[in-house]
Amino acid sequence: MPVPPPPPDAVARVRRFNRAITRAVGALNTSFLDRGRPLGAARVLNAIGQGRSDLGEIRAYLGLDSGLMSRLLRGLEAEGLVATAADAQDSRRRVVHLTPAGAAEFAEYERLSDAQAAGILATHPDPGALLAAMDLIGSALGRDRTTLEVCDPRSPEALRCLQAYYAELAARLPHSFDVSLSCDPQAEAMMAPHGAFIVAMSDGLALGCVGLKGTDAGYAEIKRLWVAPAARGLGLARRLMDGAEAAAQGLGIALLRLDTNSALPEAIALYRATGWTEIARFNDDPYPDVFFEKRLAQA
Amino acid sequence: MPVPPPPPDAVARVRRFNRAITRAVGALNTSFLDRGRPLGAARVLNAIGQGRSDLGEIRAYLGLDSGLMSRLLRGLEAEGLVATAADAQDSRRRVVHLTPAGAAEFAEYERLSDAQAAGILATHPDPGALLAAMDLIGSALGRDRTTLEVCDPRSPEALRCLQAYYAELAARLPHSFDVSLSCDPQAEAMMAPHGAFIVAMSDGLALGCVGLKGTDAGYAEIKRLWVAPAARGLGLARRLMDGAEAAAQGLGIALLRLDTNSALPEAIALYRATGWTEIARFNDDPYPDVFFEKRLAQA
DNA sequence: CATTTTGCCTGACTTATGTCAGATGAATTC
DNA sequence: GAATTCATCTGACATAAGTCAGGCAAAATG
Repeated sequence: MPVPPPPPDAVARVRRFNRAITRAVGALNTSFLDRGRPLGAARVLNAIGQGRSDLGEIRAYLGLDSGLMSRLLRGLEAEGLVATAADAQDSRRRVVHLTPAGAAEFAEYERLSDAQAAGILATHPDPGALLAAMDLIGSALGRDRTTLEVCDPRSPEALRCLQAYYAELAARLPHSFDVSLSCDPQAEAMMAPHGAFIVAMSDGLALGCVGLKGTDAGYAEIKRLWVAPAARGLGLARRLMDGAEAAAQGLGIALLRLDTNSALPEAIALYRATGWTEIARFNDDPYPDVFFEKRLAQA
Repeated sequence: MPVPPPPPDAVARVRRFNRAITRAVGALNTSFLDRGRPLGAARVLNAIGQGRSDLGEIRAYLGLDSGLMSRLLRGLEAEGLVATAADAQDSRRRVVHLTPAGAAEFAEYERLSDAQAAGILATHPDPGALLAAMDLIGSALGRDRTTLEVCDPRSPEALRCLQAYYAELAARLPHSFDVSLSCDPQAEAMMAPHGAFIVAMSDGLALGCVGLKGTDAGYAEIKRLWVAPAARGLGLARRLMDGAEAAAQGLGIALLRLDTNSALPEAIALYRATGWTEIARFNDDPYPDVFFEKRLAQA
């Protein structure tokens, strides 16, 4: 794709954006202080509320020193918001959980955050455009924090991706697209031990997916490769494909195949660039018209 | 305009954006710390570098306590970066300026900021889309910090607005638009004491403009009302018009007129809603086809 | 079993930031 | 010209946040 050169005021505009968000983040933080707790303690409480229970994990996530972490935790314990216990498997480790009072306090922080988010949207004339802009920037900034996660293809994140994937296929393929026609595999074929379904998560938002569907014909198929428009060009499709290949190797699969459509040139270019070779039609699905194969090195 | 309802995951997406930018701001701040100075001192240095010299003004801008401000300033003085002196008019006040060493240090911070901004742009596949998203979000977040400023219509900010204004007219008007044809007034007519040119500034970016052009026919004309696409729907056009009216009253002008084109329905709706009455054609400019007038209360 | 490693805790310390009550000296007001 | 107001400075505190050196007990390693 031809990338237009950035306009002369580009750097000034980015810096203006930086100033604006620095202020917004400051406002966000001070609003958290209204609950009478220092920011560090509030962050720990929120990490626990999000389901993180392993102390070391929380420390790594928040980037805290073990001494500081210990003290913050003790403060929350003194407030009666959290309780700690030794890990059942390894009693050097400690696990933390919210007490009922802590859960209530966490809910209060969540309410605050939600209200702030809703407030930003409510005062804007075009929330859809604002959200799209936020997704784009969030994806760009959170690029190296985007993680691949194996999950159930029927999970909410997976369904969000698949829905967007089908909507896009319908818009881009010349003939109208009907999901039920395209031989839709059962979810089990895309879960261990037959296959896998991988979602790219960025700060809680699913940005892309790929399915590895096991067959009983000596190969597995790559299906449903999709990347959110806001995250395109960031190399996510390649990461997803790498993840799918690694999953296949982990399952002892030696041969991969996929079918695609010539109306999706970006996808085809990616396959060609990553070691796939074009082969003859291997199924009678009416929609695909290009077919690829890749042999994997044994794990 | 019909506004589509926000999607069900809207709040989650805003919160994801918040998380992403909170991290980005943190990274930004820690990078400033690499110059071995606490953030507070760096902020004061930057405020001075931006041309603020009055101590009280800097304190208000940064929201600092007078004691803290004093100490930070003393630290910068000890480093040899700034020098203070009593104000010439009022020797209770103090004015600050950068020493050569301070100017060099400030330039270094600027270089850092520019490099970071350029870095974000450079790694993105579509810098134009990223900038548009940043402008949109910056405008939404900086909404209540957008200020109206009277300036020379030949200043860089004004020219940026006017250029965008003409480009848009060319795109929206049915016949091709040529600036030189539309009787282009001299800049003097849009400056005191004849008129005014007002620019809406948001964190250093010009988001809109309006010109008040004095004539010798007993009225002044509103010209070149423009709002950046990223800032539309936020009520900026109305604020600019209010500003122009206030400027007119300040200049003792009692009658305002304007011409516009029926291809710009948003503008026409605004005029109707703010006390303007449609009148007969009052000039022979070929482009406009709708004409308005408004009588002002005497200041 | 002895040694080392690991995960967490504690105490002692530092730095950054913020707050508050005067002190100081220069305008301003009466 | 005395009293008041104002802008800034100083000293005395307070709190948040972070660092570092050990300490302790459980787990892993030999």
